Amino acid sequence: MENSEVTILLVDDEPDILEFLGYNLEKEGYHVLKAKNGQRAISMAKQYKPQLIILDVMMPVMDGMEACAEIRKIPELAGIMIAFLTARGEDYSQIAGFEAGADDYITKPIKPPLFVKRVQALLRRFQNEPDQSDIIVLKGFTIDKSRYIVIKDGVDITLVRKEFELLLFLVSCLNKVVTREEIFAGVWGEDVVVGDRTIDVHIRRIREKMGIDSIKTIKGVGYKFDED
Amino acid sequence: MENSEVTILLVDDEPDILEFLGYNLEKEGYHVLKAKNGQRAISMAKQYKPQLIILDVMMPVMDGMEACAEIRKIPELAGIMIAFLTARGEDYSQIAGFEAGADDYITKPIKPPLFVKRVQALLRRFQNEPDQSDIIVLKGFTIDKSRYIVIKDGVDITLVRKEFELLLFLVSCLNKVVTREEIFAGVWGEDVVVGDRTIDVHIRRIREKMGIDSIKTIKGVGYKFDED
DNA sequence: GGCCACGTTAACAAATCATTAATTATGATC
DNA sequence: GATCATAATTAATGATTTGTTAACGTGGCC
Repeated sequence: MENSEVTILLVDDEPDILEFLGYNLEKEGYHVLKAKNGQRAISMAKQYKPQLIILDVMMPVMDGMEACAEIRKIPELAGIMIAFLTARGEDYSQIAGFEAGADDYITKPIKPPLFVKRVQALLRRFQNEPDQSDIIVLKGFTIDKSRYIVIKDGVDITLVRKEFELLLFLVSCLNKVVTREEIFAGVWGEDVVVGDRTIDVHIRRIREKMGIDSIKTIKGVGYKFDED
Repeated sequence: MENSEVTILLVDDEPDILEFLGYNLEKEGYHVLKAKNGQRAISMAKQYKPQLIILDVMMPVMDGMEACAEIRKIPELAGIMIAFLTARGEDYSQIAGFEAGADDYITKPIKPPLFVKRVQALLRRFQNEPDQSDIIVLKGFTIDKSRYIVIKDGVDITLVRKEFELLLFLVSCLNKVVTREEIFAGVWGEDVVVGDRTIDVHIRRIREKMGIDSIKTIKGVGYKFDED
């Protein structure tokens, strides 16, 4: 993601600090919004949906903690990142205890290179896009190899190892029929010998857990994963 | 850290003050460098990487604020401490100074014992203060790499070394399944050989101490740290 | 109906992990 | 450098999960 696509909302009651932080972030190409208290921050957040909000803890009208709690209650702003600005010395562990809603803490005084690094790290971590090569997107669902799960309708489905490997194998031959022999060779390995019903049982469990009929049986031949 | 390992860069346009401050710091065993303006300070800072820079605010050629701002822009000097020397009364500049990235203010006139104490306190802070980049904030808790502790609900949880390293490793692959082999390679090192149950035991302790179920077991595959 | 191929279920065995305690390293302190 | 406390690992046992099988059910087809 380009920095220019990232919007950051800065919230502080001191114009100087807004200016200072804004300058450093804009220099990196981020799109920066500014608000001078928690209330304004919330309305701006609703309107512009920033990726990250940097909130000063100490503010008049509505302080950072309050604002954070409010923002966390708003469903449309779910997934937004919030970082607190705190004065050095206020033990962040105490703050962490008050409010688990924050994603990060940045202490004043602010040192620009570190500040920018921190923001970058935050954005990177939360975008945390899994490696594309580990993800297979099908019509109705997504297979994430790195997390060993299948996601269907936003719900995580956990398959156990053999089930997962079998599914992967079928999907790797999308729309093609694979024989039982090929399945054995691909999932179990050439030399392993297991009974004939073993595949059936695994297929069944996959169909059950995933609630799909994408795995078609071709009688006398084998199985096929159909992408409708 | 021995004082003799600590380098302090003094920056002032008045040789008398340089002399005076330098004498007092050297008496304590610190290694002292001197510069007579901001420009020279920056080049010396790059060359010698002092732990602390004491900058007079008022200087010809390049004043303290400017110099500070410049230094803060240099990535290799990130983490360096900067203290300003200001005349008593001009504390309006403190705000501007903190924004520029200062860590402390020392007001003139200077009284040697107080000055030295102040420097010591600063350096102590420098040594103890966790580097921002050493803190990882997750959903429910905070990991402080520099202190080897985890903070959850405001309570410090102490993990011993291997536990901590293992946790860090899992967190570094957030949401991804890591195999036992990968864990061994990442935490123990390729060549070290330990039994299979060792990981289990450490995982158990982490789960126990932290009271979490974020560490999921994927049987036959490995472990996964799930955020949420 | 009888045969065949696959589906289904539950029960079993095997693999894998969890737990606990005991043992061995490690490192700090005097 | 001996001693002690702590940490890391192993060993032994128990619990769970997973993979497989067996036994039976179903439906199509000659």
